[in-house]
Amino acid sequence: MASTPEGITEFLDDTLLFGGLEAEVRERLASIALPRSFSRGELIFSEGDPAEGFHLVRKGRVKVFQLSAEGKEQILHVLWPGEPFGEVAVFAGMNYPAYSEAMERTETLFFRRDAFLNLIGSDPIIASNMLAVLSLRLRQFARMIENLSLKEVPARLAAYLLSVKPEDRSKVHLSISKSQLANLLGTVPETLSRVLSRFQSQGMIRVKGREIEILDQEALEEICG
Amino acid sequence: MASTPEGITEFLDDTLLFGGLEAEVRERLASIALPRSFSRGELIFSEGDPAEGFHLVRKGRVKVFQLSAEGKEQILHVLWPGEPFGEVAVFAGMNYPAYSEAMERTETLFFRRDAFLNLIGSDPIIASNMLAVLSLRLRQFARMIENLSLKEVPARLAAYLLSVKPEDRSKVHLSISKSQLANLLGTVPETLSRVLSRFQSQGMIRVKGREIEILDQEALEEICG
DNA sequence: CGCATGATTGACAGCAGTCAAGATGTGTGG
DNA sequence: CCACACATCTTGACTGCTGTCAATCATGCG
Repeated sequence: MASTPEGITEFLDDTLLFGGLEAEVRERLASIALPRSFSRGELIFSEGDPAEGFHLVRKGRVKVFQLSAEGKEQILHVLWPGEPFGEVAVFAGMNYPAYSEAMERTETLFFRRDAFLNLIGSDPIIASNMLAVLSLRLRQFARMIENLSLKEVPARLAAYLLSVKPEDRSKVHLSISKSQLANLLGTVPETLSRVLSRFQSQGMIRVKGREIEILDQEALEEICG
Repeated sequence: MASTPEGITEFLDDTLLFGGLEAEVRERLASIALPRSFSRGELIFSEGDPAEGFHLVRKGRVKVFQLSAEGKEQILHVLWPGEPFGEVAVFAGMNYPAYSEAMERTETLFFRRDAFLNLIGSDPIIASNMLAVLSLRLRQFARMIENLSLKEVPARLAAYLLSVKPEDRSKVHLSISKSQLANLLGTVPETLSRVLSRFQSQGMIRVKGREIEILDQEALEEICG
């Protein structure tokens, strides 16, 4: 079909949300998917914008965040290829509850609410997958709330480092800048910088730019409680 | 049917989750619902418990919360009759991600995961309603994260007061104790007490036990940003 | 009436945010 | 290849919110 760009159905099958669907359904999904692209730093939607659908990241990275009255941002999550965002607005409320911005050159597929809701009726697996995705997000959010209210910055940092640490290696590569990491952890760059250097002076980690080497995993686990 | 206690189907129709279903489906839901009851202060499930299903509050009130290493609790939400909890564990992961406790004498209906997942396939409305419920929760959590990371305690309190304020009246009745409210707002009773008395001395509210009268709504709105 | 729970108040300390300046790193254009 | 502009990161000094500890006071229930 001329209206479905190359490789969309294959891409969809690789995602958690649309994996394992029957070919015919995937074909229909592809036919309602609208390709969009954004340049680095471009705002995709703002809090309060009327929501006509949701996005699926195809290439690049997107951050979803909230802004305080003073302009400080709190990152809710960073989305990678294969992950959806803005989907909450499809099922509840008419407006996006947060901001989203492309962190680099990004391509997405946009699904219009009405077209998508139609499709969801045709294959219960879609709804089921979406339930799983939303449930995972709720878990992430719950953990975030726990970290913000019950843990101090060092504990949040330790938890983050351990969560992104590969199983077998001790080297961690930060996929976002330290400023952005600070916003994700609910703090400011200055504080993050101080904690990082304290960890380093205590011999728990070694920091070189965006590369962080875990030297004492047990100490980090101790700190994060 | 002998196995479905009185009034269950009627009760289900009043809930957001199971309202608007066909009578036959509601009948089947009622037939797999297991009535349970808990006394005040009783733990319903703990973080990490294997999750075999979820609850729907029938009478009473339940709090869902997390505990820090030092024993401080952060309330994620307080559930009233008609609201489900523990449902996230049905769709993602095998364990409950938090604690839940009856705040007073409470009765619930328990739905076993496998039986419920079977039913969900038979009526897409159930999945659709569940998506709406999860989406609403995600919005609540996102707002909670915003409040915790971007607002100070006075702003969180102001936001809470305004959120529970009835449209037409200025009297607010706290449905939970001030200690519990402190935990919900991510602070401690001492701090909450201080902020309440400061608001009062500034003439913004009047506090009498659990009754709080909003005297200057605009000032509160100003504070919550 | 007495105990248990919750609420308040005071004194104190410390984590972390703000402001400001300097250092480091990165990318671009000459 | 270098130099400059810009963003990011780091460091220092300082302030203040808020948590902790402790004691007192109110409330409600048996």
